Amino acid sequence: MEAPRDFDALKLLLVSRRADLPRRLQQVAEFAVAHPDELAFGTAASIAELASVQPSTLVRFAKAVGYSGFSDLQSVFRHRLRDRWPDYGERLRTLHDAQPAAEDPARLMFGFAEAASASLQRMRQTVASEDLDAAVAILAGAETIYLVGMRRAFPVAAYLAYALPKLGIRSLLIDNVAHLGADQLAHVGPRDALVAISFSPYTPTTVELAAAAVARHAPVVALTDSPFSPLAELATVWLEVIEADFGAFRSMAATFCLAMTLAVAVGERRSADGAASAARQSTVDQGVGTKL
Amino acid sequence: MEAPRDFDALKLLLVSRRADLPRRLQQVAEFAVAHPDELAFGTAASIAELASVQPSTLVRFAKAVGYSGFSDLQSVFRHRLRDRWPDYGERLRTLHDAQPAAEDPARLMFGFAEAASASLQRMRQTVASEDLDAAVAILAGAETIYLVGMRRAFPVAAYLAYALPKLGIRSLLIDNVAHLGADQLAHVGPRDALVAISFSPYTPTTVELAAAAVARHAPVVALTDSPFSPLAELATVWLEVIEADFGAFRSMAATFCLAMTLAVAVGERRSADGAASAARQSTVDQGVGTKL
DNA sequence: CCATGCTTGAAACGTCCGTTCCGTTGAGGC
DNA sequence: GCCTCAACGGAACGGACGTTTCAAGCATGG
Repeated sequence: MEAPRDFDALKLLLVSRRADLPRRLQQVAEFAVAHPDELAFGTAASIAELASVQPSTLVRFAKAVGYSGFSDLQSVFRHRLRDRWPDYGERLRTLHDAQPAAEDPARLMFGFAEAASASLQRMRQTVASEDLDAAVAILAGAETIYLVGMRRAFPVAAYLAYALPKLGIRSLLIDNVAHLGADQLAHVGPRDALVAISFSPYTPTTVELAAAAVARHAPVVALTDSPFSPLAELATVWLEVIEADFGAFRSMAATFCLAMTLAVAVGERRSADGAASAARQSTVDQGVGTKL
Repeated sequence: MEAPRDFDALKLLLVSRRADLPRRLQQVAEFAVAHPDELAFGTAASIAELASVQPSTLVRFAKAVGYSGFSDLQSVFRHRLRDRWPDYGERLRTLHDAQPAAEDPARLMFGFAEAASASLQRMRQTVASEDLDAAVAILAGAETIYLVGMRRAFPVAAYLAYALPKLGIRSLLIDNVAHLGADQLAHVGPRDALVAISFSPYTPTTVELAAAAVARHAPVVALTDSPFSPLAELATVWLEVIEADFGAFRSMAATFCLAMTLAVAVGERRSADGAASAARQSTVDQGVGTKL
């Protein structure tokens, strides 16, 4: 039968033949492609559990694809790991040696990745955990969390609008559709909170909306990039995120990271505060279900 | 006892303590340093034969160096292979295993930062520059770039909707407001292109909209997380981004990075193609003005 | 509605693995 | 030359592994 001897060929085969496979075998195929490292190191039992199938299904799968058994299949994944060493360094070197003309998309990608990593690194050192705690405290106490971010900051606000409800937290994205921003924010009050996100050059709308919230005595948590940001003086608590840039483009990695942190921390704080509700599972420890 | 947890430390230990060791144990030490891959994958019996010792000697060796047994020693060699991008996998795991009460926001932030870094690192290795080139070519040739991303993927699409116009590229965000997605996409054609972004579990709307674009003969560039993604079979070109997760939360760093790369690369390609227009300054090299 | 064939879950099987135990070997001290 | 003790080889053990088997589940076609 077929039985490809290297990982890439196997991957191709799985993709092309996936439709013909039974349900559980598809499940294995997907897991194998998504977690090749597990296949290399795990035992049949451990892999089966991670993929939510029976060990016997793994053997069936291996045979269906043409191998003599699970062990035979596994050897392909092991060889992949052995042979993959010189990869990354090699690529970097050729990229460096290439023309400095940033024409090459791969080169751009490396640059942006570099910038993102630098941003993350910096954030770890600069964000004070007291500020973080203060921000979490405010948001955990809020009835509704209003979210404002325009232009470049909008994706961050949009992400929070996606994540917070998943954590059982009431939130409202001020997207300013049809210029209705002020109206969307009309009912904010002292028992709510506003998350405002803006970076230089600060979108006036964001600042105005934050000011409006302050006027209505709502606490404001700001994510911004400088102590001189207009948001910094308005905000009850503000967190400084400085993103590195590559050429004219700033990373967003650190900001997103902070946003995720805030969301999850608030979720955990609430379930800790609010709930003597049985032994509640911690959000970060929950299983392999849908990721947020 | 001592028992170093990573390969480099073990190597150092072996070199320094080799003289003190009994003859057969020296033999094992030399073999281990010379053939680490064998140690990672082989069985005690197979390794023993290659090193010309008894299996029991391997166990003795492991205990002499401070491990609880051969298996314990072997895990060090396995982790070495697994962490081709050394730190992250392991560090993430230990962060996970640390007290599940990840109550501390700072701890959460570190976890998310690790996940983001791991995602970026992984992306550098897995995204093929040919695919990237192909995607850029398609988008550079498009009259209008339509952008689709729902739920978790929406922030990415929203970011592109912000960045592309700044680069002089006509784009249209299909945000599906009022369920008008299909209508927003109504005029897409062969001369346009669609960027579709979706991750497991794939939002049906995104897949449907991509299918609609294909039906109208528009090329589709997909950002997704598996060859088995419904977007992968629909797309003209698809790019695989696998994000690491921390607990139930997936990073978005790599996806954003790719999105930025696509945007800028398309911008550059266009100005290179379209313009004998004087010595035009490259986008990434431009000065310290407003960052995108 | 039943018969058929494939898929699936669970348990049983036999093998090979890592480990332990014990007898033998060889070198150094008295 | 004998005693002591660490080093070593080899066999035996218990456990975990991959594999096989079998019966139940399920949809399909007659």
